[in-house]
Amino acid sequence: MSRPTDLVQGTLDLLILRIIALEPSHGWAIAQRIKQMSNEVLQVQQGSLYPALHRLEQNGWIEAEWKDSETNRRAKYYTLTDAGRTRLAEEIAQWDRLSGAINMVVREA
Amino acid sequence: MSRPTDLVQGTLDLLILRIIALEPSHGWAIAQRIKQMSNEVLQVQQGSLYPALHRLEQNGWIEAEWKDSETNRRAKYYTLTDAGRTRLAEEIAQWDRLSGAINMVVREA
DNA sequence: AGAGCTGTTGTAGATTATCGACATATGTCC
DNA sequence: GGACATATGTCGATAATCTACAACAGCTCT
Repeated sequence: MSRPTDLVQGTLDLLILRIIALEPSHGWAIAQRIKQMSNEVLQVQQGSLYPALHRLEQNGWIEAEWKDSETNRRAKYYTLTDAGRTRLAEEIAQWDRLSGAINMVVREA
Repeated sequence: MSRPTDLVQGTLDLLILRIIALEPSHGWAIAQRIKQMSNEVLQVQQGSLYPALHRLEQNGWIEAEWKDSETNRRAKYYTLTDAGRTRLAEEIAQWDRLSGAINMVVREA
């Protein structure tokens, strides 16, 4: 955490999967949603977003479909696969484990 | 968080500063302490540990002094500087901000 | 018709943190 | 003398994210 980053490294997949689990949507909207739900704290740059989505798709955790967005432009809508749902649960468990462990070190007497 | 890592990327400085703040000690002992306080969840590899210590020292956040360890071997004991104490507070604040934000996304309805 | 803004997807290169593997030395115990 | 735990360190690889760029499509205003 040398310089204020926009994300905690390694948590982007978790965030994206979580947002899609709440409601399937397209990349740009996912980034917006993360920002909004985190109270403007978390910001996903495009250079991180799209590679991450392709990565998740290649792993079979999400699936894409071209549709028209609310603003009438073409957009790729992503939905979770079954494997993706499993993966999300794992990511959450991992996050709880690690962040909990850090909090122990930071807060323990 | 693709593959189970031993750390959350970006939190190593925080962990090290925190341990030294609790009690000045040498590198190897710091790694042990992190592992033990985190219930074996967090593991710092030597390839991460020593570069991190040198980084922190160069930034003026910690200072080194050669002494004999409890087991009678030469060891570099690190202590926090004033700047290091300030830095630790910043790191904690940053961690709380970011981890809190992630929890919002993960846990929000 | 054109300018400019917002939405939308994408890629390339640089940066940086951590890891894995290796190298080296010393004190203790058998 | 040998094995083992303690202790510090470096090097190269890997992977995640960022910055900066490119492109295009609707919408609105003039």
